[in-house]
Amino acid sequence: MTPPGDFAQRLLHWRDRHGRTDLPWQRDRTPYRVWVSEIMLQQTQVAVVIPYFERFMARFPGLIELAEADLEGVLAHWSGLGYYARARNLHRAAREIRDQHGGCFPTDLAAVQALPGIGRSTAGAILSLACGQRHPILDGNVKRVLTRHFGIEGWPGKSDVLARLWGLAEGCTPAERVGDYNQGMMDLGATICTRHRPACQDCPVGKSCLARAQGRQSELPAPKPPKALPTRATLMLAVRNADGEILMEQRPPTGIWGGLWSLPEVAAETTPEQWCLTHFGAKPSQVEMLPQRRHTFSHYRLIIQVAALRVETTPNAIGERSDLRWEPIANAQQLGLPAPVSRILLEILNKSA
DNA sequence: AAGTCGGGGGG
DNA sequence: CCCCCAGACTT
Repeated sequence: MTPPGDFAQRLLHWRDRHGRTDLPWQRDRTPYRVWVSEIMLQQTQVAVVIPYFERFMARFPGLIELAEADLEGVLAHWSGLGYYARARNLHRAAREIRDQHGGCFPTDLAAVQALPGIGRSTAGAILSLACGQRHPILDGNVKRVLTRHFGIEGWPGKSDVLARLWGLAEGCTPAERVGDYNQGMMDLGATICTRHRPACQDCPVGKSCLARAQGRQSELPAPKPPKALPTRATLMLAVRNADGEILMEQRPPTGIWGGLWSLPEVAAETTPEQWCLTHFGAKPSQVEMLPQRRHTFSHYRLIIQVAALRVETTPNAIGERSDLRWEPIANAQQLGLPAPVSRILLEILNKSA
């Protein structure tokens, strides 16, 4: 299982000719920019990240601006990207760096990995890409390249398989040009050693690839063992008043959509009329049940039922609850919204216009 | 070791 | 419809 001695050299030579050099975070490769890009790119495809990265950098050009910002604004710039704990951790880490590292991004691997939201692979990526330090990375691209090249069996999410992959990643990493090597491995996985129909004839390390030799490219890496998705249901209330405002509710800081603004949710057994009686002391003047919609997460399927309500009175409890707010419908898109809620509000806005 | 945490791309 | 993507964190 020892890597061929010229593995890294072949990869570096290929990257010099065919690697990606025009991605936004590849110009002005400061630790801050590389860090933000690596966090956004966790479990998220490059093409999706690019516009988010540009908007984020325009608003938070440096670490200090991010640390000084409030979490709400950071979440608003993350809205639609998913995995919102990434944004919360990014914001927390920026303040840690400001307060405990003198505002300078740490250059010690253990110190970087100790920051919230940064694990071993992301720490290695930042320090190799931005600082040239010799650390391996193990993202989805590298896992795919290594499992195929060395014929590693088993799902890479299993700890023993993962440990073997880290050993291979370490063993393949060259002493020089580590940033280019790591970037080259990701380039290779993204453009040649793709999930479907890899372009093995163009691969710089194809001659020593075990999966290619055995024609097993489609079998490696082994897929995640399937499990049945549970289904949950929720009833969201789109409560509008006579001033063209809609009632928004901020979600708890942790859990699904943590810290984002959403629509008030009630248990599926509760009727909108009951909810209005409790919160407004009066029944709604209109109730319209919108068509059900479904939203699928990695671990469950959510059936969303929206009740569109109109009320003529002011809720008697809103003054005591900072997590409830009347918002002009047209302004709601400026808040940090979950993607399905954003679509619901756009639909309501279009229908009323 | 398994579960939690989003949303979209592409087959 | 499906699985996967520049993973990390909690239990």
